[in-house]
Amino acid sequence: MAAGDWDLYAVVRSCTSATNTSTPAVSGNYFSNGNNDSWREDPLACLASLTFEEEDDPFTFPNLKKSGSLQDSYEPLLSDPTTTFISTNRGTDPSSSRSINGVSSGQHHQWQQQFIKPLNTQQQLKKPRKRKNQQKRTVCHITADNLSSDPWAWRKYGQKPIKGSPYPRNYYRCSSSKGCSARKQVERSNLEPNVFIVTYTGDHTHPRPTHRNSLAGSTRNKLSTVQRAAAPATASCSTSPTTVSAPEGTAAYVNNSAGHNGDEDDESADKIAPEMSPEAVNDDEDDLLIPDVHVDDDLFKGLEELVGDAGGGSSSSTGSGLGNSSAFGDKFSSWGTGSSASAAAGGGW
DNA sequence: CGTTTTTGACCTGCGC
DNA sequence: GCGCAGGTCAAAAACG
Repeated sequence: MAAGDWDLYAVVRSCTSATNTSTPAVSGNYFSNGNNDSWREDPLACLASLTFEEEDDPFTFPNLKKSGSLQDSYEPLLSDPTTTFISTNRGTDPSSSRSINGVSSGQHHQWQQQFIKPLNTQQQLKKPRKRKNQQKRTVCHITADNLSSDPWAWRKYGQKPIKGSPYPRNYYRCSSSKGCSARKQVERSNLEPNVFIVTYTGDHTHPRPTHRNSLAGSTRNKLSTVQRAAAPATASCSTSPTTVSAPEGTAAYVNNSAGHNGDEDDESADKIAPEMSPEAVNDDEDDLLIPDVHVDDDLFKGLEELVGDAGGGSSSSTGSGLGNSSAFGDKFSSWGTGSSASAAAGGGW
């Protein structure tokens, strides 16, 4: 049951917080309508807002401006190898489309340069089955490092084991606004455990929240702790349950990246490695790499504190409402191990 | 008290 | 038309 949980937040957030290199910046304005700057400041924003439309605009977020902003915003990110965005129109299977970034640390460099392209979903992702939902969706491959950086507040509404993947897929919906149709799917790449596949669907109908609505119920420390114990894999990551948050896991994520989770984690990584090679990537083709995300120093500080706690294990996320700390790590870890079991066991799900 | 997470059940799309 | 798999809903539980 609980095995496979981990937060999007964490995932997304990682993008920002995780950045080792770091440049802090986030403060809160992801969604500055039309403000390119915001993106620069916070890479996460990119993630959050990045949406590629099937045909037309790559950016569906209402507030965001299309073209110009994208590139601008991405530029900073482009330098970061860890994150990859794939725009898909229809049914893409995240899992099938593999991005490269997450790959083992050593390989990042190669790819970075090579794969910054837009991706054609259908071509790249060949799936036996088409997606039911052929909405515009943005697929983003994020390494554990970057996993958590999403300015938006997401609420988990479902989890399901995915056939062919040991890891369950988590479904999140934007909780910032009731009417918001934005959704997010987070899935761990079976091939590359270090890589998380985040698929964004729908547009946000509201500006990016600076703070979470409420922390209540957001974090379940107990679980996380438990899960942690159980879960090895990305254990280093910190988890934060819910919503958004702060950059908690900076440190944790860093560890992952640094630690080369992939190696540790899995076998699959090894297997995958070949696939991940640039060539493979080419096949898939268009992946956008989004590089480092920058975070505010303040955030980092805050995170560090959080992380510190998180490292301990149970702290909950509080801070700015945004910050969750270790949720991801915990959850991820759970995925790594328990998830498969749980997923399967869950059955229902 | 309000929000989120968990999780079984249900619904829908797709392939055969 | 049937079965499978993915995606969503909703009730209960948990957390701050």
